[in-house]
Amino acid sequence: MILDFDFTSPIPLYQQLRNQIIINISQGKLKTGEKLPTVRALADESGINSMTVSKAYQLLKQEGYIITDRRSGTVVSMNNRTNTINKEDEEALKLLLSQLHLSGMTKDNILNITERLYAEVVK
Amino acid sequence: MILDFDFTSPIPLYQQLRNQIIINISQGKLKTGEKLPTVRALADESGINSMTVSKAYQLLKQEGYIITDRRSGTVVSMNNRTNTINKEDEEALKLLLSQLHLSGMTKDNILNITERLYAEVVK
Amino acid sequence: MILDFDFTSPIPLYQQLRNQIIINISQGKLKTGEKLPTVRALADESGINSMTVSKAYQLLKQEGYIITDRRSGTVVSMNNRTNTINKEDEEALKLLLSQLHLSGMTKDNILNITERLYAEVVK
Amino acid sequence: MILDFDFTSPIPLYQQLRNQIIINISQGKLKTGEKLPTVRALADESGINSMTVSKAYQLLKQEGYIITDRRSGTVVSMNNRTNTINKEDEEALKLLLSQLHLSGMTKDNILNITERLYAEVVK
DNA sequence: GTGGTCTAGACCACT
DNA sequence: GTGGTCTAGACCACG
Repeated sequence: MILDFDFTSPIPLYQQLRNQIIINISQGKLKTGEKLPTVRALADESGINSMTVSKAYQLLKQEGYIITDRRSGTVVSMNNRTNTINKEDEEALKLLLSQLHLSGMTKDNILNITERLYAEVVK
Repeated sequence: MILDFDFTSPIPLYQQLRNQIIINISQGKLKTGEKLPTVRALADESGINSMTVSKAYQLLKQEGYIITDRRSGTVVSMNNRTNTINKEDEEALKLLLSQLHLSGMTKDNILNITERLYAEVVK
Repeated sequence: MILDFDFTSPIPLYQQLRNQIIINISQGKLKTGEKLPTVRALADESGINSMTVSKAYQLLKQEGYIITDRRSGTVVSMNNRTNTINKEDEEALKLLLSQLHLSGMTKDNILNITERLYAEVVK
Repeated sequence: MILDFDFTSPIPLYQQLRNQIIINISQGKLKTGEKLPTVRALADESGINSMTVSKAYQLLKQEGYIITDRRSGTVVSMNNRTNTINKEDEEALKLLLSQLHLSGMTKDNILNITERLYAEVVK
């Protein structure tokens, strides 16, 4: 798993980490049952404070993407298959679609890009 | 224009306001050239401090969605037609698609929802 | 004299007007003793409020660029030949030179542009 | 870094601060990568409200002169080397040159002063 | 009446 | 301890 942080971004580091892990799971680079690095290891590798890494892991746990298994450490679990879109994601998607529309893109153009990005993220 | 704020959300109020104005423009409820409420009027209506409203307007100005004409106040301008998706939006969309995929939704399901939300937001 | 205003600029309209008149005098498009349009005429032409035009004229009067002559109206006078640079202009020039330097331009480049702009403005 | 404000000036305090920081960077008193004082420290030192200082920092950030690294605070970055003069600076310089010309200064005199001020500001 | 500026003081999120 | 957010309330410059 390759991680890459923007320390100048307005997005908090723990969220950047969470986001990247989610994308990695989606892309199959991290598979269900697979172990994630320990908090400490990931902190050392990436130059991020371990408190920050811990916060990201807690968030992912809470959202059901990972669990902490007593024997094998932190593993991908995917314990959150709702098969539906939640309200926040729906709002975020509406906002994105509005922005793309207002940038002048056509409906077809937007849907094509959505398909392209979907393919990048589901392999 | 109907505005509705979540005072408990982690999203800053000025961003919530910005987002809602963008969606309103996209939906055609605010048309190019149309005047927005004055900073103070909007502040009074919504119960938000005028500095916070002002910050939202400045952000929208900077992003090219609105301009302030020294004679006639603040109007919708759409001075930012790039016809392309920028990097941040692309990242945000990838993350959303990952999350939807991991929630168990099929590709078709995701694309259908995208089309439905697009229709809600472009009228 | 061609005037052109940016109603969305942070620079007040009366200052934009003042600045343009000064450049026109410098370029010789308005000569010493020559009459300026009446406040009303200029206001009508340019779509600017006459109070605003009046304010620009007052400023120019105060700075010695023009005088109001009882018989001939407002004329260019140039009653302010100090032969020196004042403190504000010096500060403004230092700031500009800093900005140009920090944009990566070389000394020669900056001096060349200064000469070019001087030629544009003194004819 | 020595700061000095004119509380009676029409130039907003946050701009005065921005301007002085730019000159300090240009003069090498603040070097690329060097940390700036925290918002609060600068506010305390200078007697200016921290919101006002924050506004100056945000402006400098937006213009690419500084960045805030989430780990190490605010540092000089110079992420805006265009190697060219932008339109606003060009207009401002033309106006300044007009004013100097109309004050009776010769071309040589003006160019000499430009060189002198350049030397003050680039060390 | 409009937006812009500024302050004092409070609270929060992030590292 | 850092920057970011928010408020209430005041004043000013502009048109």
